[in-house]
Amino acid sequence: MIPIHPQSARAEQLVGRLQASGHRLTPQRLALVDLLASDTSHPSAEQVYSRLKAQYPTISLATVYNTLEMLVALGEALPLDLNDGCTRYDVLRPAAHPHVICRRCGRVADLDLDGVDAMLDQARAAVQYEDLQARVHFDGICPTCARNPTEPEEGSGA
Amino acid sequence: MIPIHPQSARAEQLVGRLQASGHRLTPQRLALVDLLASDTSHPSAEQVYSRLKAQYPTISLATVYNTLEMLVALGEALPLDLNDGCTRYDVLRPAAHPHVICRRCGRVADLDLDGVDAMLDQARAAVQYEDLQARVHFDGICPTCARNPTEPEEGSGA
DNA sequence: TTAGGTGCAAATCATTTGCAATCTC
DNA sequence: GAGATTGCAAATGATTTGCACCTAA
Repeated sequence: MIPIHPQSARAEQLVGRLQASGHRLTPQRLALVDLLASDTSHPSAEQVYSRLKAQYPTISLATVYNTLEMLVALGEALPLDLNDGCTRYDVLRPAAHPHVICRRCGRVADLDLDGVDAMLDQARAAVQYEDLQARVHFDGICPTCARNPTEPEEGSGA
Repeated sequence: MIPIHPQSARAEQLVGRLQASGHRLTPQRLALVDLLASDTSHPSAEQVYSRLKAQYPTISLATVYNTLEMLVALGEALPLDLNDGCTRYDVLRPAAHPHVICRRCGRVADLDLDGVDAMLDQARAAVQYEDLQARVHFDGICPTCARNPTEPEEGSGA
């Protein structure tokens, strides 16, 4: 009843990283990694938790937070603070990159802008901080929400 | 015993904005505005609260949050989410601009980079969001903390 | 076997809210 | 005097922690 095999290449990679760093591979953890590796929606811990409860009714939020924290510590998950009240996680592209969040429905999308590196270089030249990192995100009203003013697209991608 | 007059031009401006929008000018509120208008350290609500308690021992955090929220609603204060666990407020430069935060001591400084507008233009061209805004901040180890590895500069600017 | 993992519940921490007393206008 | 504001305390919501039980290696 328990899948013992990662469902995707990225999931397999994550499982390998976890095990290489001395962590155990439990069924819940495998399910969590499989979920994250196939989820492009930048889910929050709460969202991961409620999706996982379908397969593992006894799983707890603490386990979800623990595992996410492991992945972040390994550099395999990127925590996103997009000012929407909770931390979201990007496991598919763990290197920092810009995101866009819709202020109405909360949907988060990736974005690639070549202006970011130039700006980081400017900042490094302007201040003498060590290990300076850039955090860039954008917020606005997504096309779907703009089209449906009365019915925000809650949950469709958040 | 209660100063009835704003202590600076910016404080006077803020008082005017608050009154023009139908809010009352209470002693606590005047003291809060005076404090914010003379504070370049991007303080958090908690920091504003503890500094204000010296003058108004009975003031409550709720009052601080209420007044900050008013100023934000009026566009006279910029809330900053710099991933350090609390919201900081910039009352001196309420238009969005980049900030640098030290990961060790928490000190926040302003930064001006002409690359930001270019990047925002790129983002607006890349996605069709309405009212797209950029949020940019940097984090690293400030020169002072880098110089004193054993004794982080807690509280010096946070 | 055994150290790490799990799940529950309780603890934290920032922020918000309910409400009666208070104060500005 | 009317209605906004205050301050306390309790509520909220995200995240963390303590701890006894469990389980992968």
